[in-house]
This record gives sequence, C-alpha cells and structure tokens, in this order.
Amino acid sequence: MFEPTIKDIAKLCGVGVSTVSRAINNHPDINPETKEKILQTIEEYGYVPNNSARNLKRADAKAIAVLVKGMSNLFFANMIEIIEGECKKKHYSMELSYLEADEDEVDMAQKLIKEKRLRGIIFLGGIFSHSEEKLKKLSVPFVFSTVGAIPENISKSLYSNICVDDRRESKRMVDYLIGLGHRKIAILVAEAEEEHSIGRLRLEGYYDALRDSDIEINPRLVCHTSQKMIPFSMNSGYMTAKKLLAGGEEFTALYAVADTLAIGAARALYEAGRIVPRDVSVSGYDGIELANYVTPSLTTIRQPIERMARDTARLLFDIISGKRQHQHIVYEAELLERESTRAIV
Amino acid sequence: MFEPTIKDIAKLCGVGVSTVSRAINNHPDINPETKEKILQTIEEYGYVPNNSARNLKRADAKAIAVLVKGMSNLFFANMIEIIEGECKKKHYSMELSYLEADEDEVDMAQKLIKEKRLRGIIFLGGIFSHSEEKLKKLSVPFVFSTVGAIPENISKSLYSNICVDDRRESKRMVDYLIGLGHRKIAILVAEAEEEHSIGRLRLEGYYDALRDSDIEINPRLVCHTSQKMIPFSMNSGYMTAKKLLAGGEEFTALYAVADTLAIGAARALYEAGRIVPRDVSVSGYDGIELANYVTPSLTTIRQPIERMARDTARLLFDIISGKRQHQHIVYEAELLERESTRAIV
DNA sequence: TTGTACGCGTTATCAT
DNA sequence: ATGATAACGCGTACAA
Repeated sequence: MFEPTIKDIAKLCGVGVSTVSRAINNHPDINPETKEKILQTIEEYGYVPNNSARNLKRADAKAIAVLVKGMSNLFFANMIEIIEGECKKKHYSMELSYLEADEDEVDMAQKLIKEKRLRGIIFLGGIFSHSEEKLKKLSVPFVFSTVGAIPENISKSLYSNICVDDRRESKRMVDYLIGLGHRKIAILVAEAEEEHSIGRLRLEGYYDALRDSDIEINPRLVCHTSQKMIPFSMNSGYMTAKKLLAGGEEFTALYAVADTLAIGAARALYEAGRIVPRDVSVSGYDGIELANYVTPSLTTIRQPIERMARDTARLLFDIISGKRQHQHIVYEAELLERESTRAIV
Repeated sequence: MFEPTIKDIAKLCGVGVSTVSRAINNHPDINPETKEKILQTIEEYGYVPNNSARNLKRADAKAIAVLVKGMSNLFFANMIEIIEGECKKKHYSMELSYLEADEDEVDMAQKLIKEKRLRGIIFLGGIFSHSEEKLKKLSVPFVFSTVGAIPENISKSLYSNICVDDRRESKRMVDYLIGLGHRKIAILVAEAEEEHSIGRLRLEGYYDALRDSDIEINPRLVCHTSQKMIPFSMNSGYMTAKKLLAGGEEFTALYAVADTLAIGAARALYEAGRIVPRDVSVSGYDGIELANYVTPSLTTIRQPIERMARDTARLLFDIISGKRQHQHIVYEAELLERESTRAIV
C-alpha cells in the first residue's frame, strides 16, 4: 500500500509542498484551479496528513483536553457532550482521554500539552492527590470539575475548581432521612480510606448529620464495600447489603453514596423479603438517569451537571483568553425525593 | 514556564542528545552514572518528551487502536478492559478513541495509523457503512467486533469480524416468548431504518419468529422510538411504551431490542398499573449488569462479550504477526431467563 | 561509551 | 500566486 506524503502529492501535481499545504489548510493565497487539482489528487491517492508532524510544527492548536478519571462512569458522558458543544462554539478542538484509576492525570496532562499544543485542560472526576509543585509544572491553565476535595495547602491562584460540596450534600440527604423519622440509618460507602475521596467526603456528611441530631453512630451500620470489587458497581452494592443483612443489625433506612450501589442494595433487600420503602427506605447519590426508571424510583442527590459542565468550559476559555482569573465555585445540589423513601409511621 | 527539550537537557548535563535519548529509552549502551545524572536533571527540570516528535520519527510503535462507536455505551467498557489486558500481555500499547455517531471511523483510523504508527485496529460497535474501496485504504489489519452486519459484497479476505448473529438471537428471544404462550408481542425498536443496523437486524429476527409460528404481524405492535430522542436511552423506551399504551392495542409481552429500552418501558407499564410479569412479560437484549439488579430482574439475551473481546484482541495480534488469516466468527448468545417474563396462564 | 548529523512530514517565512 | 527552505523535537546510523 502506497502511503503518500505531502511531498508525493506536490510532485504528482507538479507544485511545491507549500502550495499543497495551502490547499489543505484553506489558506487564501492560492489559485482556485490549483487548489482544485491538488484536492483531487489527494482524494485519488488517499493522502492523509500526518498529525504528529502537524502538531510538531504548529505553534498553536486551539485545542483543550478533557481528562476523565475512571471510565465506565456513565455519569460523565453528559458533561463531556456539553463541554464538546462549548468547544465547537469557540472553534476549539477537544482531546478526550480516559484514565485508569492508577494513572497519573498530571503526567498525562503534561504529555498531551506538548503533544497536542493544548491551551488548557479540564480534569473531570477522580481524587486530587498531587503536590503543588507538580501542579506548577503544567504550563497551561486548568480547571478541576467534580473532583474530590482539593487540599487547602495548595494555592488557589494556581487552579480553578467547580464542584458541589459533597460533604454538605451528603449531610442533606441524611438530614432528610432523619426528618422522615429514621434513626437507624445504614450507609454504604466506597473508597472511604483515601483522604479526599468522594466516598470519604460523603461519609463525613453522614457523620455530620447524625451528630447534629444527637444520634449515636453505630459502626455496624457503616458498611464499606470490599476492595476486591469494582468500586461503584451494582454488584458491589448488592454484596455489601447482603453482608449487612446477614449481620442482623437493625436499620430502617439505607443510604448508599452512589445510585449504582443503592440499586444493588435494593435488589439485596428485595431478595431478603424487605419491601422498599415499606420496610426500608433507600436513597442514593448522583442522580443518574437510571435512578428515575427503577421501581421504586430512587430518592437521590443530583448535581447540576449540565450547568457545571457548561461553566467549566466557559471558565477555562475565559482564563485562556485572559478575561478572568481562576475561580472556585461551589454549586448547590438538589435532593430528588422519589418513591424509595418514606416516613416512618 | 521553561519547557525544556532534549537538547536543553543534553546541554545541561554536558552530553549529546543521543545520550539523553538513550537514558530515556533504556538503551543498553550507556554509562550508569551518566544515565543517573541525566534522569535526575530530567526530573529536576520537568522534561517531558514530545510524543509528536517521537511518533514522527519512530518507524514502529507496537501499538493498536480501539475505535468505539457511540460512547455513553457502558456495554463496551468491559470489552475494552479485556482488550487492554491482552495488549499488556503482548507489550502493545492501546490507543482508545470514542467516536460520535456522525464521525467516520475509517477516516479516523487512517489518521491514527499515521499519527501513532499503529499496527492494527479494532472497530467496536456501530454500523458498517463503508465501501470496499475505502476499506482498502487502511494499511494495517483490522477486526470488527460486535458491529452490525457487514454487507456481503465486501471481500471477506479484507477484514476479520467477530459477532453474534443478531437476527438469529433476536428470533430466539421471540421464540421463547411464543413458547410461553404469548401471541400478542409488542416490539420496541430503535434505528431500524438503516439497512445493517443492530436495530434492523433484531427487528428482522422478530418477524422471523412470528412468521415461523404463523402469527400475523400487527404493525401497531411494532413501535419505533422517536428519532428525536437519545437512541438507546431509558427515556426513549419509556416514552415509546407510553405511546403504545395510549394506543390501546392489546399485548401480553413486550420485547425491547435493548435492555435500557426495556427498563424504560417497564417503568411506563408500572405507572400504567400493569404488573410485570403478571400482566405483561418484558424482555430485553444485551445482558447489561443492570438487567440483573432491577426488580423484577430482566429476561434478556447476553452475548459472550468477555470471550469475544479476548478473541478479538488475540485474533488481531495473530494477524499482525502473520500467524493467522482473517477470520469471520459468529458466537452463540445466551438467553437469560429471569423474573420479567412468564407463561400465559 | 559517547557525540554529530540527518531525516521523519509538516507549516511558516521569505523570496520570487 | 507560488516555491525553496528553515524550523519543530526526537531517534538513530555512523563516526569517534
């Protein structure tokens, strides 16, 4: 198979490489006829420009990257689409990259900045676990969006952050359950070991709520999902709830720190003959589409992700263009009261 | 911010660029002390090699790409992980790229082949809608996996294909429903217009089954999801089922060509006061994790995706290394009989 | 073991 | 309007 380069096309057309380049990149200074002929030859021989060479040469790319931590997370799909839309408006291209839990997002960001000549980065999800020094190595502005809490000792002038207060929203949910008369509230929590993880923050919110209402914390109702399982899988919620039930500890409500966990748990309750919400109230966190379609539909916390995604992108563009400084914005989430919870009679 | 290149590092260390290159790429011919010093300088100045330059230079990358059509599709997450595992075993790196419905996967493949010096491609999902001529432009071997039917007129020696027979498996499901005594079977179908789409194939299977059992096809029970909605969303299933119910046509079973649609439809039935499976049997297709956790759990068709993913990767590697020729393998799916379907009394 | 110099494919600058 | 040529940052043959 013949893989022509720009030189081959130039030779084929009897023109110089710069003319071909002009044809490809829609430069003005070119004779329409020449252009036509070149484009035709390109078509004929199946010439595809080499992006590596382009990126190497090009000073300026009008591109940003979105780095998503934890794929298999449907939660972000929406946000990414919205961010992509904002990019299109600004005539920016968007590089999307999914990272495994063990990959270092800042390292990846550095690579991409060089490789793609990026002008900015959006970090989506995950936990923040980098030193200030490391962060300083990033040569373009970046915005964290929906990532776990960022340590206080990192200078706020270095980055932007868009989030909800996970701890506060989690407390809101537990307050709601307490308001319904529940006092024996079990919690299903994942990844709570790590300092600034989502799981940990949501667990803290649970503690806050109980403390505020003078309810003693019962460690037997704090259920950690097994490390061996896929972190936020339904199966993980299912198995953990099974264990809770087997333990025999009484509870009238079960709050899972993710909708997926809650749905798995609801199944375990069903199999144990406990009817939701008659016997047990169940609630989740995230507000995924699914939560509205299971039966009974799931009471949950929903972040305003559309707005957050939009604002994330806009903020980044404003910082790139120098219109604004770094911002740290905390959004209010919403408690969606649905069928899976109800007051104790 | 200072962005050092390999030259800067070389100068800083008082060595030549090739020595730095050797240090980076673990070449044997280098003095351990020199290497140590270089690596230290690299660390200190935060040098990150430019991947574009690397790719440009490198003849050979030991890399493949996986092109996924339709993100927001949790279905593939599993497969990708397995493929990634196989890549690691072979010491290949894997480039992952998600495409929107309107993007051309073959064009993208061509770009990536040049940019990343790929040795092979895996196409995951989507519909096949390319000419043989276009396919021939790809200079590396490729395997289709779980994509819709590929037109007969394309030479089989050009590509590999790993799939299940969607039409046959769909028929299997409808046969099963008929076996339970159902004769008024509604179907929820998406994307059925396009010739070789998944939706179309599954609809054909439905027709096949009815025909085999001499059940007359009732067009009012064939429900197409609206074009305006997100193709396989639960909401789409929900709305379409609502419309079916509003139409007043009688049915005792509802088969949706995707689990997500089925779950949305189940919700609509619930809200209409029709109990599943007592009043209506519901079944889906795909076998996503969720199907096992909703209540009642969903009867569905499950492709052996783990095995398919593994075999897809292995086949590609074997073709790359010349061990095997292109293959066309059809896997058998499995009908998972669960709580959402039952015999007519 | 190390350094020099060339070329990968492209774009941009400068002549023409 | 067009062509020659110098970068871009890196890997590698070849020379030392």
